Order: sequence, then C-alpha cells, then structure tokens
Amino acid sequence: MRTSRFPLQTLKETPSDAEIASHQLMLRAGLIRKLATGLYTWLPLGLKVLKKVESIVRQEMDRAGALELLMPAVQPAELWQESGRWEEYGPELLRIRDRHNRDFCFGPTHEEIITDLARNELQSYKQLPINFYQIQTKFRDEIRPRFGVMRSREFLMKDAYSFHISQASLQQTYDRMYQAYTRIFERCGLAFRAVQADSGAIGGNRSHEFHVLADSGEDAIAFSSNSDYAANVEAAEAAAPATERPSPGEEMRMQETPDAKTIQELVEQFDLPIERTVKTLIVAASEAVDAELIALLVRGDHELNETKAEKLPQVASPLRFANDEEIREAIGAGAGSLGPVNLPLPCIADRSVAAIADFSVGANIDHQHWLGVNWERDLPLPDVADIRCVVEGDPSPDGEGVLSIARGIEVGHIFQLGKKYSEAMNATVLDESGRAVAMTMGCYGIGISRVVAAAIEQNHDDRGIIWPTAIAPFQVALLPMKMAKSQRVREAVEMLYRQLNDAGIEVLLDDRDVRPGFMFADMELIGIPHRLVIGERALDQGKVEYRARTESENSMIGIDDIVQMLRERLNIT
RNA sequence: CCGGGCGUGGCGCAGUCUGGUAGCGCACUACAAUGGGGUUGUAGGGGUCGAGUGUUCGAAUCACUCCGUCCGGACCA
Repeated sequence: MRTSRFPLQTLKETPSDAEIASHQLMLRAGLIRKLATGLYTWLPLGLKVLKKVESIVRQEMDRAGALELLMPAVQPAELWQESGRWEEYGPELLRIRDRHNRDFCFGPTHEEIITDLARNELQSYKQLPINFYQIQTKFRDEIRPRFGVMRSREFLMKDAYSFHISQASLQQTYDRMYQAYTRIFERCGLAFRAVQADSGAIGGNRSHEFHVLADSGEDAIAFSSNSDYAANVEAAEAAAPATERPSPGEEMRMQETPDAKTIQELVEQFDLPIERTVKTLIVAASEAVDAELIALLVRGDHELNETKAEKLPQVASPLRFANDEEIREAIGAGAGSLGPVNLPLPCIADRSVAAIADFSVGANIDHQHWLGVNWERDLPLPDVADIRCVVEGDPSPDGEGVLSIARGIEVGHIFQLGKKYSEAMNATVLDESGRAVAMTMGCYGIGISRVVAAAIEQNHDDRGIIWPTAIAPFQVALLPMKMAKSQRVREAVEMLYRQLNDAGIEVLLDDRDVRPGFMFADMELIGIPHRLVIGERALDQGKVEYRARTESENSMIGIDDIVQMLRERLNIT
C-alpha cells in the first residue's frame, strides 16, 4: 500500500476529550473517529487492526472446534420475556419498536437467540456437544461509555455458546475454550492473566475472566505470591482471620465526637488504630428479612465488596445503599454515627470484624461513638460473612502466600451457564434412555474492539503506538529520502516495494512529498513495527537502513538481504 | 441517573470577568525555496461562537431553559 492511496489521518495534537493513552493514540493515529458518545467509526487503518484481531480469534475458535454462524443483531422481545431478562436486564438493553408497534431489542448478547435455535435444531444427545460462535456488533446502552472503544456502546464481540448433555462434557469444552483464549491473547502479543471471576448478570456458576494487565484497567485483580491463584477482586475470597479474637481489654465507654463524621477523622482525632474501628453501612434488605434495611459491618480500613454483599440472601439485589432520610428514620442518627450497639436493624459482620476486640463504633446518636466495644460482652455477635474486598497483603484463599493487587482490562470472559437458559426456555434433547433433559450450556466472549485498545494501552511510548507484529496494520514502513529528486532512490524503493509485496509482507510505502521528519513521526505514531529508510548515502554502499519500532539505533542491511531478514523477523516461511 | 468540568472553522486554544469589526497555532489549497526527525516564506479558502428565549441601540460575552460532551460514581467484553 502507498500512503498516496491510503491517507493517514494523523493529528499532531491530542484531542481534549480523550483521557487514557489508547484513546488518545487511536484518535491521533487516525484509527477511529467519534460519531457520538460511545459510537465510533473505524477508519481504514483502524479497521485493518480490528480485522487482524478478528482473524486470530476466528482461527483459534475454528481450531478449537467451534462452528461459526451469524445471528441477527435485532431480537424479538418475546425471547427475552421467556428468559425473564426483558425485565431483569434493565436500561442497558436498547429497546426498539417496529412499525407494527412490536417490541424488539438491539442485542447486547445472544443467549436467548442461540437457546431458541438450539431447542429447534437439536433433538438428540448424539448431536452434542456442539459449540457455536459469531463475530458481530453488539449494543449496550452503557450508563457511562468511556475511554473510546474501551467501553463503547456499540462494539465488536466474539460470542460463543456450547451445548452439552452433562456437566462433564461442559467442563471439557470449557477447558478447551480456556486454552483457545490463552492462545488468542498470546498470539495478539498481550501480557494477560486468566482470573477467577464473578459471573454477574449473564448467570451461571464457574467463570474466568481474561485480563490484559494495564494500570489504566477498570478492574482490580488479586494474585497470590506463591501459587497460581488469581481472581477478580470482586470474586476474591477474604480468608477468615487465622487468629482467635483477643479477650476484652478495655471498658466500653461513650465518647463525644462532634467533628468526626468519617472513619478517617475519628481515627485522627482520637488516635485510634483504624483496624479496630468498624464502619456501619446501611443497605436495602431482601424479602427474606423482616426489615426494610440491614446493616453491614466492615473494618474501618476495609472496603465493602458490593458483589459479595449482593449475593447474601438477606440483602436486596441489586445492592442499594439507604439514603440519609431512610437512615435517620430507622435509626435516629446520621450516617457518620452508626454502629451495631442497640441497632434496631438486622446486622451482618465481615469475618474480620468478628475477630477484633476493643473496637470503636458509632453510637447511633449524632456526634457520639462507643469505644472499647467487645462482642459477646457488650452485644451479641451478629451473622458473620465474607463481605469485604481483599487488600494487598491478605492471605491467599488457597492458603499459599499473600495477595497483591494489579489493574486489568477485561478482554475475555468464559462462563459455565449450566441450565439457566435451557430450563427457562425449555431447550431439551433426548438422552440415551429417551428422556427429555435440559441441555447444559457454556458461553464465551471476547471484546474484539476492546482488545485493540488494550493492546495499545500495553504497547506505546511517547511517540505513539508500538503494535505487536501479529496485529499491526502494516508490518513494514518503506521510507524513501528525497525521492522526488533522486532517480536512484525511486528505483530502489520501487524494487523493494515489489519484492516485499511478493514475499507476502504487508508494506506501507510513504510516497508523499514530505520531509523525512514528518514521515518518521507519522510511522512511529501509527506504530509500524519495522522501518526501512532508503537514501542516497546508504545506497552508495548498497545498503538500506533498518530499525524496529522498539529499537533506538539504525542498522545497515545489504539491499539484497532485506527481504530475507524481514521474513525471518516476521516468521514468514 | 448523581456530582464536577467544558462547548468559538477538521484539531488544539485565546477572546467571556469589564457587551461594540471573530482571532491565533496546527491541518487544508496554490506557488517558491528546502530536503535525514513534525522546514521556511508568500498568497488563499473555511466559523449560524452548541440551541432557543430574554435583557440591550448593540450579545461569543449578561440571564433563563434545553442540548451535546468529558471526568468520577453505578454496569460490563
């Protein structure tokens, strides 16, 4: 390709509405343009990258035995009503009406459609297991789209759905998908990690997420120092404290705390150890509890894990924090002075809270706290559960080593769905004994457009993108110096261009009449991994200059050795 | 949706406080010089100042309403 026929829409200055590196660079390098919030056009250069990722995903899915199909993006409401998700999914589901006033939605995911297909097409256990996938545009009406294509409303996704007669068969396919995902992200040249995950709104039991490691990631991931344990912080278990609760050492006493509304203020003003303070959070209770609200207790130095809290049978799902009026009406004090002593609400304490003595809590009277409080002496121990987020240094839940925390971008997620959809939608096959049984299902997603952004997030410098070779839009930039003036340069460049193309190498020849610095800056911005510079000086010695995007020094290569050298570097045989 | 910021040629911004001819840099067009790290000069084209209403002799500028957009919270590939 020649730049004269493949315009590079690069920007020298960073658009002001882009915050993170990948978003800025995608705009500056001319990969994408914004149409509206969360909606992006992929320009030719960006689309080349997207297609590369798509192609790797397709190859590995095929290799893993999945079968490609293509389902409609627009889906009838009836199927979503059947699964119950027309109500459950919420405003993120973009609902639309046709001219006959019938309800449809633009698909955010395709469990309902594939389950409908499966119940019509699959009759016998002999047809199982089977795994269908598609690569298609999804739409989610996100509350807060952000970071360009990282969290956009319309995005390209690979979604796969497998059907099984047994849990054992599902486990086999699940493991195969796990391996396929590992290969995909390795081939894309990404540093990533598979982690245990919460299955969220899609439903089901076992689940792993694949995270690209990057400081700008929206998720926190916990790793063990000594084992291969890794989990999303949402799902990471906070192990029960290993030590027994100490015996009471202090008397319980009331303290005036006029200026302490937060734990931080309380700790500073009264010189208390933060790990012996308790935060009392009031949330809506579920119908299983004989109260509107319920209190959750976590240590002052810990954060509530909302995912864990929401799963407790006593807590309403989705989780909702009580507002100030509700708290005042139920307890008679403001949010800064709450505690479990004489609390007129049911209560659940985190494991770590149950293991401390001589702690400080709000007194349920404005500007008053209790100090030196002890379980079973001053108040009964409430229900205990794991409701906090793990923190750096916590013991690993598998008992080996301690946890550290890193940031990640979720690019893939695999689930064992079980029979959630097949039972709701009556998707059955006949088993060996001729009995109709609901199929066991798995589903597997990759955010293809997000992979592109994540790759940039992980591979860039102050000059621009540094594409991993496998997903680069072009492998080689061919830059002639003073081509307009030099017949020799022109001839040498055209010859090399032909040879490289013939060798199956994707080369971008910069034939614009611009100065060298301009070419260098553009090629570095758009991240072409290999660069050849053809100038009179080197040609005198029969050589051209070569430089990888990751290197800072040129090397001189004989003009006849170039093609072979690049074939080796690019692994083309 | 809640909180905060911002809307002025394609992009980055000044001008708004204190109302009075709409400006700068990049990009773009033409010509010339230059030619190994975003070169230089000359000459050009392009803007209902987010929208509406109001105040005023006069509004980018003041007031009100709405819209868009970005960041943090909530959700997810």
